[in-house]
Amino acid sequence: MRYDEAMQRTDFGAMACSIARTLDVIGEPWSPLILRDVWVGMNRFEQLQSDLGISRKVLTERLNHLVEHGVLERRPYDNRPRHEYHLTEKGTDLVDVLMVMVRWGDTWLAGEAGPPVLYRHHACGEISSVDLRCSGCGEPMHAGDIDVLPGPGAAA
Amino acid sequence: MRYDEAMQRTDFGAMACSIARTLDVIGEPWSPLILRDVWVGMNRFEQLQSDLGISRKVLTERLNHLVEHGVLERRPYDNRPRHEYHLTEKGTDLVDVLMVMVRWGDTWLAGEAGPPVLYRHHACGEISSVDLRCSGCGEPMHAGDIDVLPGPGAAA
DNA sequence: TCGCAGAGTCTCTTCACGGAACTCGAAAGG
DNA sequence: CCTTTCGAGTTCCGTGAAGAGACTCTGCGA
Repeated sequence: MRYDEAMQRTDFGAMACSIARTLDVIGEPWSPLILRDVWVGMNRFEQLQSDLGISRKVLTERLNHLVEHGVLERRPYDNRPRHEYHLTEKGTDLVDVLMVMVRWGDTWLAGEAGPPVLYRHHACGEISSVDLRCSGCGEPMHAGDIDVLPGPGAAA
Repeated sequence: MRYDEAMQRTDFGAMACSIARTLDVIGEPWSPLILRDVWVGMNRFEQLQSDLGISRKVLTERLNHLVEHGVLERRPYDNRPRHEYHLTEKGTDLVDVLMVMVRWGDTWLAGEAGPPVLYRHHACGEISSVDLRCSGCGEPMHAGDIDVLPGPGAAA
């Protein structure tokens, strides 16, 4: 088993589980927050570092890890060794996970003060939040609404 | 700033961000996988330990943390010091996050073998996956479809 | 040529994870 | 009645990762 240099210890990437594999990419501390910041337009190392208060060493490690996994891309600017980080398509897709985290945090952890941020949906112009629906029939789809069956990529 | 005993280092829970607060609850290594296992019916300590291959010490810490945060509840059984862990309503709601992780992992990381598990939706009986929709208008809602605005609980 | 700013590297300390052995309490078994 | 078993942790130790901050390197701009 090959060990990636940035890993907690156990190799989640090798497990036959999409949750574990996803955690292998963004399961380390700070990674989701880095993604959030890049999403809302913080694209440079210094911005990220000072906004998050993360150690420069760890930020470097996380950015490299995310770039290696194709979630972020490093783009030069200004004709000198300057880079910006941007979401790839794969990374943009990952923001879905963040949006659902936001919903849960807003619902269960925000308390009196209310949610720290609001989302305005372009299509309808309303302040709203995300909702999980079945990609087939369009009805709500949550933990209790499904059966989990072994798929083609199941472990032996 | 009070430090919880089970924490990476930086106190995500104190940040004015629902992602960070959510990470404070399930951001530690293994927590999402523990949730997954409890969700699919692994409710006892020994089951979880042997299924995940997690250290018993860490499993104890995680379970306590999740119980403290009201995501799991500890239920006695068998009239002796035996416990089972079950999802609370708050915890069941968190599974939404896992379902979206699964979708991303299935799409981007599953490779040739295909997804390790499949979901059958009770409402329609079809094998399908989750889709993010606007809770207002019902149209798709992803990273690029929204504006992010400061909310009532924003930082000073 | 000096200084500066962005983007990292290096080093050191502290703490958390992994692994394995040990404990504890209730029932079952001889 | 004494011992074993089993579930559910607890304790201990060694290593590796996070945090903090100082240092480096590169190319421009004054």
